[in-house]
Amino acid sequence: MSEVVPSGARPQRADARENVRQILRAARAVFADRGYEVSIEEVARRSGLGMGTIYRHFPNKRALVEEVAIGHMRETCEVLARALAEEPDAWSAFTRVMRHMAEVRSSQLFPVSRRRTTESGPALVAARNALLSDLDGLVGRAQREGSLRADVNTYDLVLMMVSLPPRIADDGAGGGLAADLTGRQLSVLLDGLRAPGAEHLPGSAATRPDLDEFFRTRFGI
Amino acid sequence: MSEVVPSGARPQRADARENVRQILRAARAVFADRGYEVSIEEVARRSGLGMGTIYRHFPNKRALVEEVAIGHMRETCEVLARALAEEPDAWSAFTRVMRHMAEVRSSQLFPVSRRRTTESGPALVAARNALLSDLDGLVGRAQREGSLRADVNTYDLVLMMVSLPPRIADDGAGGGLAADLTGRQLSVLLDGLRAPGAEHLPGSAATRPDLDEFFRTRFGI
DNA sequence: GGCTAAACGGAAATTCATTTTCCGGTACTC
DNA sequence: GAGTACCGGAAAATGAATTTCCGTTTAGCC
Repeated sequence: MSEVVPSGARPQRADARENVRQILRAARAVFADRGYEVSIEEVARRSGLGMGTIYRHFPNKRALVEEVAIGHMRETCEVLARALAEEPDAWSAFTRVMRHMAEVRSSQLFPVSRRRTTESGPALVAARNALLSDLDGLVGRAQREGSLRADVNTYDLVLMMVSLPPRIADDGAGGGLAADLTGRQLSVLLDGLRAPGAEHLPGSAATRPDLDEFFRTRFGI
Repeated sequence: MSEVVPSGARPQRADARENVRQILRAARAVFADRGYEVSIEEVARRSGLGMGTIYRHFPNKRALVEEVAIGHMRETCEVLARALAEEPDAWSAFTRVMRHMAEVRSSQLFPVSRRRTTESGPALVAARNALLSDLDGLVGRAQREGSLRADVNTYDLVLMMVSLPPRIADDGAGGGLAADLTGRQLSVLLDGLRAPGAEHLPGSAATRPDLDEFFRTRFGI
């Protein structure tokens, strides 16, 4: 909701602009920790603002979620480009990107809500496709390099990242896990992803329809 | 709900007994496919019976879920014992058990429902502890054998199994994934679990409180 | 075949966590 | 200091599920 200022209207007040940033920051954190199902009230609590304030800046929950998701996807594309430029080999770049994706987990690629499905906005769709395309390039490189096992594809990998358990970090209100589940599981997966791979992967690789269906079923697109 | 017949009362009608079996069979299938959050209506549809019939045999949804969960846990214990007796080494037994757990996925270990948390019944708690204890034995063997990496423990493994994506099989009503996500991801994990493990697992292993907290947060115990 | 208690089906009532609205009160900005 | 923007959070609206209820159907027994 980067709030397009209607021409002629007075610009947004400084504190309000800061609050929007605050809301997005809190939303990112909460979503990464507990998933997109958390209530707006939780986001409000974490941001230190009221629920009314969130609704003043975002027309509804979905809009907030999309905003966060789009931010994550664009950021991941940047991380990917940087990794490709800086890392010595494709495998290092690959692990760096996977680690980043795990960090934000299902915040990747889509929204959300068990409410009746709504179409994703065009910006989200665009960001999603861009990310998928970039990932595809990275995966191809790593496989040609011989470091990433050949019997997985980009969709498989995305689905793995999205299925990682949430961080469940301590939110200050007690609770939270001592162990970094996400990180541990990711590390095990990465070991398993190194070529050639001893286990025979059953069936055939995931497809784009699989990816879409998974998100639809799991999160309501 | 194996319906204790009150002494002196007439025994349960044959068709009713068959229906209970039918309900449990359908519930298992639906839960494994889509997770415990599916509505009772979905279970009813799959079983070919009406919702009223389900409620005639189970006081509420939680009771049904616990029944299914307990069944899975006991069954897993049996599979484990058999694997240990029949397989030539601990690793083979280990993978066999993991595959079985993946099959029923989160149907393991606990219930459910986003409704306000309720305590698990004593039968469930007992089955859960028995399974955890048996798994511990298996994990220890595999690690002493040198085939399972040493830096994971039983809780880590259980959490991995529970985090696997649901099967999302075709339920006849269209939908369903072409790829066997669960199986593919499990295979990658198993490769990653072989000793010694190249990646360094971050942090320390999961603990029992972590396991409990995870289930509480994720499923409402 | 006919009777009766059991069992079934599924529409309707209830629940309940969340989302979303609203408006009296605050506090930036000029 | 005035005039808006903006904020907070209680309360209303929502909506997906669960659970109840009762008219119908059917198994079990004579």
